[in-house]
Amino acid sequence: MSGFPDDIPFFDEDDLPPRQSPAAPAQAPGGIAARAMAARGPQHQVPDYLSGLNPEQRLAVETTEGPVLVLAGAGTGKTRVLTTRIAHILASGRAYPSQILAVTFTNKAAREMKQRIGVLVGEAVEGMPWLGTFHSIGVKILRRHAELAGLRSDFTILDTDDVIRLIKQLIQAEGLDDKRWPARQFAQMIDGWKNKGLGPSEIAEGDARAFGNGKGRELYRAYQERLTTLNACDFGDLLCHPIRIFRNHPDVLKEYHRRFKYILVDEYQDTNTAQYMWLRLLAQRPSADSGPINICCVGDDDQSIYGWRGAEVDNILRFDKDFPGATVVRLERNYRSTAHILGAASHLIAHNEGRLGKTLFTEKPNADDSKVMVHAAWDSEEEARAVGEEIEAAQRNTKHNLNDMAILVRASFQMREFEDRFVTLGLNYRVIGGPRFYERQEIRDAMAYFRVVAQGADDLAFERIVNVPKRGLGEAAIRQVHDTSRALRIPMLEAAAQLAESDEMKPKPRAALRQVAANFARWKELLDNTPHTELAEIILDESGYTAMWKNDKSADAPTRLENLKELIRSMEDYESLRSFLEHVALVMDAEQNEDLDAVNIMTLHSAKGLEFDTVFLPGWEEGLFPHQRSLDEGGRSGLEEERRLAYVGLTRAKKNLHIWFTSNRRIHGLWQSTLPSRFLEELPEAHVEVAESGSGYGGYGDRQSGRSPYGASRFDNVGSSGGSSFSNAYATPGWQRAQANRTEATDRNWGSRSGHSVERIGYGEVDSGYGAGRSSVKGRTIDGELVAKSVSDTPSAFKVGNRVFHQKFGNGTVAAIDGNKLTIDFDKAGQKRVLDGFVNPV
DNA sequence: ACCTAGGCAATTTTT
DNA sequence: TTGCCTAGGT
Repeated sequence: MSGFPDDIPFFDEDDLPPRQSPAAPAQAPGGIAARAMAARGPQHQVPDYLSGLNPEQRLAVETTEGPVLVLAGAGTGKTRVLTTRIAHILASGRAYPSQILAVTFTNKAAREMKQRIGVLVGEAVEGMPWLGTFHSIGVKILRRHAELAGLRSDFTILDTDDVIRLIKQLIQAEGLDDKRWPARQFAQMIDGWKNKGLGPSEIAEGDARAFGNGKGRELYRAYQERLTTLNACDFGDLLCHPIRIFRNHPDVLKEYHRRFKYILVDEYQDTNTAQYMWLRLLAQRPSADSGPINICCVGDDDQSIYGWRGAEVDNILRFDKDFPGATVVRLERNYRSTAHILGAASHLIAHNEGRLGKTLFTEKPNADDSKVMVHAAWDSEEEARAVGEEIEAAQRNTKHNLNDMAILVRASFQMREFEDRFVTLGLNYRVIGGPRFYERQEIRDAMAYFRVVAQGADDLAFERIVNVPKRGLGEAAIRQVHDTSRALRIPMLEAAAQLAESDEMKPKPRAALRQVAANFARWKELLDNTPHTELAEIILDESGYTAMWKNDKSADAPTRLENLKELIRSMEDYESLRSFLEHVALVMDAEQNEDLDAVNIMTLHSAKGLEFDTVFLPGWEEGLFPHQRSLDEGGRSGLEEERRLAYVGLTRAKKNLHIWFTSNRRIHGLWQSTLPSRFLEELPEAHVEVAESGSGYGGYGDRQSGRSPYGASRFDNVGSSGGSSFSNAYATPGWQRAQANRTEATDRNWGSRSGHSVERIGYGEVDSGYGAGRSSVKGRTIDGELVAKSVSDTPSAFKVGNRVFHQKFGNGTVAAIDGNKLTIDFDKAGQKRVLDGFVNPV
């Protein structure tokens, strides 16, 4: 066994507290639970940690035995239920902390849970060794039984970067063209297979054939073999290996069955098939072994937004079939948002099919609350400017903290414009979920050095840094090391040491290799008797890595040196080099500075689970949100996932919610005309107000009529009192102009109005350019379902020198033509590149 | 062995 | 438009 510092020995059955019936909790056993019990006071029937719960929450907490599914809508106290439930299990003496398995998806969620249980139960959470992410718990299990997966317990965890480099080598080794068969793509395929728990021999023939001239299966197999020789595994293996171990070694599984009396799962709607299998194996013990399956899954099907990375909403939808007799608790009382915000969100999400169905409600009166505001902007620049102004106004007039405001975007490229704007305004902002500390080049390089010292078989790390800093070891030299390593079946580091002593190599690289090998040998000796931070400094120093950046004159060199210092500093928090490496592999994020008052900017995805007083949702345009690519790849279910994403966005807001859309947006350098998102039409008029923006729409011909070209919107009487028509809901001039714009754009792209005879075909009909490649593949979609795809390579009708008019830029002269892309010298706006569909001849 | 210009592709992200 | 990667040059 591995003997890791946090390794907790298994209890024997005798050590366990007596099983108690939920109805009559007996005397708590000693230790933690007793302290928690004491906290509730002797005479009260209801412990105070339960008293603040509403009836549903309380049911979810107190139904400790048997399978429980908690459908927790946004802002209904999900985490509270989860943490209180654990506290309750502990306090009532049902289990020791080490007998509870509690899994989350993110480290952040795990941290928060630990902290909140700590508050409830006292400082005793240290004793909850099995509260963590799927992956961190997976590592823990795998370290214990590594040999059953063909690994040593000091195996390395590879990150995506390592994996891609490794796969690239394998593709080349197979004699395949690595341009035609990109490693990144295959890495994604492997990831997909592992998400489903499939090994090389279990994947579908078709999938296996689809890559690398039919060599997909061989490649996958070679990949796994390579991982084994490297004594390494990827993220997927952290789940797949334990699954296989559990399946093949019932005795091992039985140990865990005996150990875990209670299982809790957070964000159940995000579980993929592998995680589901893992949970089933742990939860479904043979009945002879123990009592009921005490599994409690908490989730919200309406917030399932990770289908694209393998999450199966179906897991939550069929929970009661998997666990017959499950208690299902719905949490629908929302404590976060105003009635307007909830009304808008509920109405929107009601357009999805296949939901378990929840209706959020609040008891807050809505008299003073403002409605959800929908704003129109001319282009993304104006959008950023206007949002900036609103933020400043809120800060001035209502002394609103910037920390309480957030801008949630669909795609990260949208962030730039806001950042630019805020920089010029001098407005503090922070980007959440941007590039991460441990992903920086200098940090990865340093880590690669450490990895080789800690685990000499880590060839990927070795290869990364053999020639960093430059030591004159080029492709030829590295190939030689590689070949020797293969031939003798030894790690590259060892191969390098041997080559350095033989005369198979030219003198220069040979000397360099000898130096490298000698260094690593020396560092390795220091590993056990030198404080690890000190060792780290020695390594970076003696390897010449620090010197490399000191000699670098580029602008970011000082920052990199600073980052390296920060890296060493952060190592102090860990006991050993090894535990530090593990932390970094699993916890890629670094803490954010919360002290500064700053506006938060992030994607909708990373906003899940957060809340803000004021939320801005820019970019609600067809093609961007819902994203064209989701529609193309996911069809109807893709659209529904986008809608859930919109729902997540709406429900982040506590008090104020502002949605924006623009008429023009620059995508990949091209200006394109855009249409308001269909999601806007799915908002209920009762809770929404269309704001008139000052500058918004001007400058081009007025279209009369707010008539929707597609007939009445299909939703507007869902749940609202009257059968009010679409045009009533958005009868303001700005909206009408937006509609007019939509009509115009539609006409522009499809030539004539006659195509509109088909019922409501207008949705997403326009090729907005997203996802349409250079060859201009136009996708026609109805409600997200792809109905037709056609390639149009029609050369542009324009000629160089033609005078044209563009909505945004005015008059200009065509300067160059590239397919359907025109370069135009505008009289006022200068030279721009636009799609030919967006200009008209003058 | 190292450096630099053009080609190419561009959601969402955790671990 | 930007950023990344690769090929081809020095």
